[in-house]
Amino acid sequence: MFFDTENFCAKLTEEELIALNAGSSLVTIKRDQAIPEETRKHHPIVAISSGVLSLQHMLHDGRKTIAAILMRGDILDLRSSSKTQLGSLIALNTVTLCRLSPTVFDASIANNPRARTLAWDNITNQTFRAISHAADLAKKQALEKLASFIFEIRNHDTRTISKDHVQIPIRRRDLADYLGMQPETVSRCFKDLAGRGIIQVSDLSAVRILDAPLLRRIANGDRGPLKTTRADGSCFRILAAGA
Amino acid sequence: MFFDTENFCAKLTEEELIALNAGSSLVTIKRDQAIPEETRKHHPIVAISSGVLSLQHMLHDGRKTIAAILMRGDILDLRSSSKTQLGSLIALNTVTLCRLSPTVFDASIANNPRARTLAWDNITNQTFRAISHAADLAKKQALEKLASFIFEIRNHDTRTISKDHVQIPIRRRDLADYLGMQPETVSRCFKDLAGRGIIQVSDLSAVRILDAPLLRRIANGDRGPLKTTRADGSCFRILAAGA
DNA sequence: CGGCAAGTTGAGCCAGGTCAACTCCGGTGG
DNA sequence: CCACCGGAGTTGACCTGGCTCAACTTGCCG
Repeated sequence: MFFDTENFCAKLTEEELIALNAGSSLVTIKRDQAIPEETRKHHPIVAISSGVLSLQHMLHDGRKTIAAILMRGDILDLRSSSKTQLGSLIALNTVTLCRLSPTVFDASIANNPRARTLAWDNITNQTFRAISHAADLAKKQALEKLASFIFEIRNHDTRTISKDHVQIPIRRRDLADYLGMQPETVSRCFKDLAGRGIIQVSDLSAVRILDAPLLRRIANGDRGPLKTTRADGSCFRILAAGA
Repeated sequence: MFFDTENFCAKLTEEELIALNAGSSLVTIKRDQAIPEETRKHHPIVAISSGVLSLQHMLHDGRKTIAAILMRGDILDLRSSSKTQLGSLIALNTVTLCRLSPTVFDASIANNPRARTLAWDNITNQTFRAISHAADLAKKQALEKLASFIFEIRNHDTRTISKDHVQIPIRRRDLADYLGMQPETVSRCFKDLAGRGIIQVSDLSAVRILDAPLLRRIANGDRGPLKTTRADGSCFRILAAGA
């Protein structure tokens, strides 16, 4: 309900789909592959059918940042971003893209209210997600960022089977680049949360939330009433009291 | 050229403006005032005519984050964000808002191609700006973030008189909250840049860029060829060589 | 089963957060 | 006109969360 996860392509009318087929195409991109500049030029509008696409910035001295992750249903309009140093679009796992012809896209937006609403809702939500992510990065600590991320993933795909079971679709290293931290720190934070019994990490890509309220509080930066030096680990105990 | 800074309201057709006047209004908000929840409910769509509006998150233990700043021309559609914990909308200086009736807005988007394009371009650019800001926050150091911010402000308003003279429209403390750092650190970074002759800070709100290329390199995280401990300040000298 | 990438663990260190004192500046009233 | 005040900004000293580097373990694919 957060937003419609249906693919934009799937919402077009029949005649639009016919026009679409003329100027568009479905492509698959494997992990670590980028959408080539050439493709971006000829198909500046893409909708993601499956997989996770990342928007990466390279800091020229090697530091890599994943500025945003795009998932099923997200629409990317790269027309106005030619001048902006947007960065590279790199697949974090196998990604299926629906490449749209600008002409067809614009026509759909103009004439098909469902398509228009869908596109507008998606782009609006992308903005809010990006803003929310920026807020996470700005002032939160590592543990809080990770907690936020778990909820972000959980909320993103409404088709999630269980509310407690979150499927992490990307590697640890990519997660680190997305959250602005180091893989080592990500690892330590997972261990910390698991050690407190807040989450359970079975597989590297599978997390089960055991104490959602507490995880939420951590994500919201509620460090509990105390900020004192936990010489005796009292901070842990108080935080874990909600379990 | 980055995007049209014209106000959305100004691009409507005459009849749309008439309809607009029926259900919308222009309001002024003074610094530190929030857009009340009540207003957000009845006028979920606003366009900014002047001033700087911020979207703030409060981390419940006092840490404040400015997740995004909205300026002249930006459109905010809050309809889909009711569930999302969006945060508060707080003016960073005197803000003039054009409150739009959703009905009129949707009709304009549907029927007025200019309005549609304008709105779409704006929201798209907001997304890219937010993503870019997230990238800044993720891996950049304090000095690099500040350098980025100076360019962000310069690029935002194309009406800027001089390319070298940047008007910083917000207080230092707000700047700190936006960049995810402390006011003290912001102060130190300004001093550092000024000390190296890269910028000149006359007024608290006026910055003159003296060495744009070098500032750009700093913003892009190019720390120069060396990352060595600058026991002798050699790092400074090499970075300053471009001046 | 071998080889390599991904992830984890540990030890040490530094950028920037924190706290406290100080300066600066605009507004206000005597 | 100046003394006073309060909020914003600055400066300095100290401290810590997370980065760094290196060694180790795990998991995946041929």
